[in-house]
Amino acid sequence: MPKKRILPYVLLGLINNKGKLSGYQISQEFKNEVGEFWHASHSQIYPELARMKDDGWVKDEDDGKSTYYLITDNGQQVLRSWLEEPLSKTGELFSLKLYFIKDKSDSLLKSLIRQELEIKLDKLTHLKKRLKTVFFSDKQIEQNYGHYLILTRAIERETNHVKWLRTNI
Amino acid sequence: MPKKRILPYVLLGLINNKGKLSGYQISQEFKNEVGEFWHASHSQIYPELARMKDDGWVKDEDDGKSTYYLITDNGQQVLRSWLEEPLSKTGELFSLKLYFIKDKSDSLLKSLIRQELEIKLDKLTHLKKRLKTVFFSDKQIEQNYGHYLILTRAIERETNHVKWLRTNI
DNA sequence: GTCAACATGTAATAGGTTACATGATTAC
DNA sequence: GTAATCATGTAACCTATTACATGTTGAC
Repeated sequence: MPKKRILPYVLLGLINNKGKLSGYQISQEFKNEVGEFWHASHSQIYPELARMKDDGWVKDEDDGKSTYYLITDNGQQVLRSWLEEPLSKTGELFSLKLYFIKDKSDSLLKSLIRQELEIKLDKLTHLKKRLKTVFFSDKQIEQNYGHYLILTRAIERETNHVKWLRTNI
Repeated sequence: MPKKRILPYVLLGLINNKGKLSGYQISQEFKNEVGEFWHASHSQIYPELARMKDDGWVKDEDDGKSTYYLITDNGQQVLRSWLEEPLSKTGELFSLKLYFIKDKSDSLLKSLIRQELEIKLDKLTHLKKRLKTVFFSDKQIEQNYGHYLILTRAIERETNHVKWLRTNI
């Protein structure tokens, strides 16, 4: 299967978050928090918006200065079903999807956190196993100190993340 | 300027860490910790190794079953000067470079941690400012709850990271 | 008036993935 | 013997970046 494209959903999510956005404004949005999880240059954004309009995901509204894009009912459904797709272990889409959830009481919020928790608990188990098997002696630590640091740091980081997920479930 | 290629340095770093590796073994390595920071498929690895051999960064050693690659003195220098390039704010190469430092007493270790600390302190300041400006009222939080969560989580995460960097300096 | 920022678009290129191919070895 | 894994390589395709291009608006 071809690799799943994320960009159109990101644009859809951004437009949905803000109500309406121009291509230029979207490119500026990537300088903010969402830029931590996804990025796109204007040369990608404009053609993508045109495609999305063709597909009926968005409609445009021109004020003579900028072309703004608004999400359609169809687009809402498309965004929603993308958000509802289960998180894959490799995808790293948790934060991105979270960013697109506006309402605190949206049931998807808890669902995403639960999914992420399960994935991260597995990962934590795996990392701890790796630490034991790879660094079974002080000699291993000394000879691959950088690797040792990032592995122990990863365990700390994931432990903190799991703790946060648990308090927000 | 064209975007800086990372892949050859990653292959060089992996070969340097392990002594010698075949193309196949390198592709397997990406299933381990280093895969968190970089990935390459075998169709990228084999041609890249051939180029690196042409450039004199590595030499090969065939046992009839696999072709193993070993780093040359030239390759050592190339790897070292890449590791010594200052970290860029956007690059996210800290963990990757750390992974390639074998010796605990290598002065580069402290240097990398110091650089990362500076970058992350700036980022933390920026995130805290964003929190104040974007979420100045409860209404903003309620209407963009996902965004609020990832922003507050990012502040927590970076705070922890800074703490870790400080204890490892 | 000119420099930065706003605003949109296309073309060339690089980087990376999936698919296509092939053959050897090992475990069952 | 046959399925999984080892092992390497190329071709086609897609994505995304940089460069090229152009015009407007607002600040100083």
